[in-house]
Amino acid sequence: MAEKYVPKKIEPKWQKRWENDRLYRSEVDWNRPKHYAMTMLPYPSGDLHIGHWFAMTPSDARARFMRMRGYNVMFPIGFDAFGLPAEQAAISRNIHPKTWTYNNITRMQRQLRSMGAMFDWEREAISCDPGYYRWTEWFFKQFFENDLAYRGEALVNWSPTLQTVLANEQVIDGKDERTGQPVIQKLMEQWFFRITKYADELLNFDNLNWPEPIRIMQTNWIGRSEGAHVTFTTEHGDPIKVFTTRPDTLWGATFMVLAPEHALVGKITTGEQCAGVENYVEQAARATEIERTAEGRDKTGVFTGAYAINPVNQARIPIWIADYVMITYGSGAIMAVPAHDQRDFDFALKFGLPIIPVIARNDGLTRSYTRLGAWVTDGFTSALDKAAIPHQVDGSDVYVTPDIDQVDAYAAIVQQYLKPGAWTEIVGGAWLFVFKDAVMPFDSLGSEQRILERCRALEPAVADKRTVMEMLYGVEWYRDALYHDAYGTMINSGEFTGTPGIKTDDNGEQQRYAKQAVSHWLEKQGIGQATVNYRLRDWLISRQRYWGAPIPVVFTDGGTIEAVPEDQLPVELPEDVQFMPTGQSPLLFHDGFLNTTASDGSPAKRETDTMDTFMCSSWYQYRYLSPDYDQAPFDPDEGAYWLPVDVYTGGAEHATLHLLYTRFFTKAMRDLGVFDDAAAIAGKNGRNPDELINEPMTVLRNQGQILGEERRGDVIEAAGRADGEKLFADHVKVIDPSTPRVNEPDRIVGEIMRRTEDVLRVDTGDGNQRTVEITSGAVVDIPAIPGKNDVNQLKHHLEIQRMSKSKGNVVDPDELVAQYGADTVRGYLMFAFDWQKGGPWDSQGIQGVVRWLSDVWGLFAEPTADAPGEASAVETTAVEATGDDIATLRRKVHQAIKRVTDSLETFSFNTAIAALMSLKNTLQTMQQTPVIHSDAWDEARNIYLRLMAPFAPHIAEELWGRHGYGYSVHLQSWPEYDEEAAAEQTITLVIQVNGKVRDRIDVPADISEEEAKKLALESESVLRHMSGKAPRNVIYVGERGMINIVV
RNA sequence: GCCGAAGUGGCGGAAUUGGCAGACGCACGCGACUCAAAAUCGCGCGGGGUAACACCCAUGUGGGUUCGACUCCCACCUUCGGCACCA
Repeated sequence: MAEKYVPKKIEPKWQKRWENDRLYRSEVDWNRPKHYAMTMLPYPSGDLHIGHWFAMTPSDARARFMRMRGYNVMFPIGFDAFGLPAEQAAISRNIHPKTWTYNNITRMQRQLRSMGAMFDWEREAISCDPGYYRWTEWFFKQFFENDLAYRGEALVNWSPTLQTVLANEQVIDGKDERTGQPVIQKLMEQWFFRITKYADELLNFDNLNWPEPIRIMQTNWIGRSEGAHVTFTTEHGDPIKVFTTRPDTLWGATFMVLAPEHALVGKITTGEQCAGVENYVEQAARATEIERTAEGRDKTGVFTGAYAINPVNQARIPIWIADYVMITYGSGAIMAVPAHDQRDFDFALKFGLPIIPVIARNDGLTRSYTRLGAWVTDGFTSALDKAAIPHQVDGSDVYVTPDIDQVDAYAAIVQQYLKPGAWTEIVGGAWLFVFKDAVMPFDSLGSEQRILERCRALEPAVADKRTVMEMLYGVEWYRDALYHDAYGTMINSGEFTGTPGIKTDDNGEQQRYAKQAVSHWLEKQGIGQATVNYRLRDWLISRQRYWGAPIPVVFTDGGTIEAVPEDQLPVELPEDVQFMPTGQSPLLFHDGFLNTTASDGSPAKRETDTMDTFMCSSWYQYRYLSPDYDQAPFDPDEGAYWLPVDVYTGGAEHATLHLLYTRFFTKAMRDLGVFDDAAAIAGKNGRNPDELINEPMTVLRNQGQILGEERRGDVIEAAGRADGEKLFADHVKVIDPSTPRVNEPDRIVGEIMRRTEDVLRVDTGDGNQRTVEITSGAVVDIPAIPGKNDVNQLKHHLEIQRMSKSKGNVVDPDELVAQYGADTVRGYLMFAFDWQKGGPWDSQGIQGVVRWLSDVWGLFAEPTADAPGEASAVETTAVEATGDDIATLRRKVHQAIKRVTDSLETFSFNTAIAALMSLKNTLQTMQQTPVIHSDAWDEARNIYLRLMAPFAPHIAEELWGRHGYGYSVHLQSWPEYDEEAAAEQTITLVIQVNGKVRDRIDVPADISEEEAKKLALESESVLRHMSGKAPRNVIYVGERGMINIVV
């Protein structure tokens, strides 16, 4: 027998040889097309995770595929090596961040090499190397000198736990996304990058092949909204600028709200409101983001005592402050239009502020309520019937829903039947109050007062209502007709009344007409102008940390800020630092670092903040081009050839962080001329330079996440002393899982769901969980584990969830490689999951890949001619292979080429491997036939190894060499697909009757339509199902080999 | 609440984008080999139904479009991800 497949014997050997031969070294070659493939660089946390393998090895397979297809492929690797964990290790374990980081990098380099990936290690970039962060600092300096970096005071997210600020993108639900610790709002001087300058350009994804969900997330994150700035004025002449997306609702602005932090708050607050306002402002400042949102929907706020004048109708409206208005968006002040904005509506209702509708409903929903006997006399409903006005009667309650054009007729009927001292109202599609002697429209602050006075006088039950809307809100049936936010026709809006909300223009496009019309008018009046606002805020890059790239500026004694001269870059991090238990940055206390001189020689202090690590990873794709280059961030000769990144792979969690930042970075670099030299060289070589410089990565694909495996907990029988719900067990035994569950006070049979030390939670199968505490002298008996057992050997249930050390569900790739070999681990990761989706790990499933590779090994390692083994079953020497067999073999091989190729193109690694397994099955069957003496057999095996080389590079190389094909399989070209060879000679014609399959017949592939139809109509089964009826229609789908007969 | 993705055998997943649902695997069952087990090999494997066919049901649920729907449209349910007073 031939030797067995032992990955350990071949994998390290080839890894060493490939590296020694610089097999994967990528060099500029203008005669070949380039392909820059890149996976997101890892953070050196200590050990490579199975997630890294899942991200990187399929990407490697695809890079290898592109290389075999003739591309000059660059597939680099590096480390995102600055960041907080290193500093936390320093504080808690007294290891220097640099030592910790480089130790981890060394370990991870070895682990990365065990993947057998085609990384070009000569391009490795490590962001905490001074040679790297020199250029990170250089970029800061360029940004600073070109007004893309600025120092500003802003309300920032401060983490008291980490003693640093965080970017908006790093704060989720008011908590730090990494530690889950709460974040508070704090006013601080910080460094910002002007990413908002590029907001509009970042919304443009033309020519980017990125997943739609990522584009949507970025679009939402940027949050562009079109509207207008309008300037209101206080009674005392202070202007208050507001932003609104609905200038068409201006006439409905019945109050204003300022953010508690708004600059004008102190100035306008009147004496008697002072105490309340100060109190509220202070409370708002103290609240963390969580508290602010945890309060839920209930609005809070206080009146300032001041009034503003609505510039469109001169209405005098109160000014409030409330924390639902944020200082960070727009101008930190709003005009409130409670009739058409949900938040303003809630606020107005709670605080009794007037609500005046100024936009007509699009759905026409109109309602009116009255009471028979109490408010209207008999005969009312028959009058409604006569006028065909829709209504429903429930006891004495009458619910009327008139059409818009019936409103006047309805009002007249109401008046006729109304009892003295009563009224009713019409809401929604029209706003009318019908009294015996008058019909009063509800259309302005003035009419609000008049209606309210009258109703209060008539009806004691509404005497305490502060507004008309509050009164109407008391009728539950009215509630959903009181507020809407549709783009309807303007009403109650002076000369604009009647302006339609939406108009279709000459191109058939729907335009928000009223909005535009009012915006124009505002501009002409000089009280406002059309504006665009963004949710996106400038990128805060300061971190009050040690382990990051220093911000290369100094503060002079004169109070100015100077960038460090280029020839003094990088500002290096001092290594002799003391870490504080408080978590404060040691740079604050390092005199040698702090004290320096300004350009004129006068004393100056260094900036002690360092840069957000997303800064380092925003440009690493450029550093990979030439990690040792010291004239510029990258060598323009390399950039001209390799840029941009063709395929970028990584996790979707970076949608609005890294991926937005790196796009911004590239655009900023372009505008600063950083790409000029490279672009010129590209142009000289006949490439369009624009391709290089607008976007960093052309194609983006996200892999999913590998989750922990589900595990059943041990089923135990526990007996002992019961104490209420709890059982103190002195005997615990692991038993067969199929044993029926028992839940008696002193005896339990069930599955261990959780275990904390010696306390178990046991699922007793009757919907209950009991607590079992194992007493100190208890006997623990686990039959499967010989010897004396203890509590720690009991297995508890594991649910499917993210892997983490604390949950005990981590899969260690090193162990898997030791057990199965890298090729198997690669193959399994690619085969078992939809790569873009991920899923829970399954430790059994890997057997499929183990068998695949050992079958392939058997198929090749076995010499065919004189094998005494399986092959001897066939009388091989005597018989010639038939032409049919050869054709079949070649057909299967070429069909596989197509399937593997198509799958790799679309990142469908699982179907690519399925195709390879399938072809392996065919080859195994064919191995039993004389076809093994044909050239076609040799060709098949040669192609097989080339097809599998991207997935399982080591075994492919080994078998390739053993077959005398030379070195290396990874220098071979991808097999050519021969369509003719792949074509089927016979096909199975599927015959349906009324869409249901009734027969299948084998026919020649080139059968004519007439012939196929004829055969179909002759089929016995088909005739039976047609039950004598004539076909009404026969649909023939030639390319699918299908006929549908409709009767 | 808003935005996005997904829902297919016991499990992971296929299905050329409207044309034979369940490829390729895992697990499982039966058989062979073995003293035995593992490994390996052969057969089976969505549910119902039948002696066996036939046939019926089946891609989260309910409708619709179509000769034909896992695929398209409408409504709903569930799970996961993102955002969350953004004026």
